[in-house]
Amino acid sequence: MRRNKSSGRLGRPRSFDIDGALDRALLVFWRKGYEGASLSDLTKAVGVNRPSLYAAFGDKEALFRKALDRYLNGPAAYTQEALNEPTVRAVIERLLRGAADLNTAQRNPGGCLTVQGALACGAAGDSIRQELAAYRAAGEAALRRRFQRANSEGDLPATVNPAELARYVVTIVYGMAVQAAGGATRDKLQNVVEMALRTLPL
Amino acid sequence: MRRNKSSGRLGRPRSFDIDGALDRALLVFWRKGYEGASLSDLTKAVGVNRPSLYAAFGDKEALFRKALDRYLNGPAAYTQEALNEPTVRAVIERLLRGAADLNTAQRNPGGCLTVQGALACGAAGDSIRQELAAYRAAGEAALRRRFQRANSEGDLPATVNPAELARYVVTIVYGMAVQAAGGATRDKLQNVVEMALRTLPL
DNA sequence: CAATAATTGTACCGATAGGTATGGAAACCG
DNA sequence: CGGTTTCCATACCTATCGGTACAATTATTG
Repeated sequence: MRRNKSSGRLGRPRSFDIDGALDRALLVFWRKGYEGASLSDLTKAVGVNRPSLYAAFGDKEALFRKALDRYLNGPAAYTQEALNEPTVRAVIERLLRGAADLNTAQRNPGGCLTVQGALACGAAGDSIRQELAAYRAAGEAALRRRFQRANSEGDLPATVNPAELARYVVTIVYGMAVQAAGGATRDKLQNVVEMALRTLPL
Repeated sequence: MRRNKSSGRLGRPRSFDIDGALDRALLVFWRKGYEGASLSDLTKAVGVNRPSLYAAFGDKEALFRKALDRYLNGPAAYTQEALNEPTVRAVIERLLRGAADLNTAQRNPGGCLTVQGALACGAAGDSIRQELAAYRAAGEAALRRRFQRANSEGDLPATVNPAELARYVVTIVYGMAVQAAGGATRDKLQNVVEMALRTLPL
């Protein structure tokens, strides 16, 4: 239980990088979904044996949650930043353009992990399915609160319901994720973004 | 190989109804996706033993395709009918309202089979994944052709690109499917429909 | 150097996946 | 009725699933 001076750990040091392993596991989950990604897929992609994965991250569910964290704080971090944009229009524009970019980034699988990670699945993935649904709902709620704030600041026409606008925007974002999962290219998603921005009710 | 007079078949007649079995299998695929639906799930839901399922429908992939046919010609048939509406606006309205209804029908699982049936999955489901993506692309193409026709008929503002409008509309439809898969209620989806209709670029 | 602590690779676990062989049951025919 | 054809039910197949026991390995500590 004691720590040593240099690395702070006793015994044989881990031979792989935790964050690098999570990045590689993330790509597998992203491409195949939670249930579709087998332990063999994951160990092969990470380049680490099965017991090492378990020792480092826990079971498959725990590994997915850690990969999801890495996704949310990495490639998908723009969703948080978008809320800090000064105007409603800027918030929406940032969200939509960010989605078009993320969903079609060349080095990533197409689509969005929070959508295709576990949209419909068997009992083994139900917990993850619910967690992703809850995350999506939380994102929509955050956007709604941002629009409510804008409403009280006069940055939203009185005719626009903040909750409905938030739901509308995230619906387009989810639809873009489905398009990208089906192979839609970036310019096609950008067309969608342009049309959505052109027709916003504000 | 001979046929008899009454039923047209020789030997012991099948003890279950083909279409009824497909309907029950469809519900399982709809709720759990192609990969998430196990043969045990399917036989239990259909009320038929495994060899009977195989004799009647072939393997799991063939069963899914037949259930998909039934879905497309049954609950999802409105997507074909919508194309016959007289105006672009009526076509879109029919599509969006139909999606809101289908995705949240009480007797069905939430969401849309063509979206959540196999959005991201492992190798075993890759063929189905591609087939669903192709189906979605074909639906978008049909809508695009409908809008192109409207364009030549003067039913579409010259500022609106038919292909982009079609992509935009199906993106919203897909987004609604994701919302419904996550538990969104019908009235929430209808809010989305209203906002989309209110802001159409035509 | 020995002692200790952690990770590593191999080999395995029970459970379940999709799919099938087989023999008896049930309906039709002449 | 016997004969034929088809379907149903049990029981089983191999492959793979997620997960782990165990012992060898590799480092740090004293």
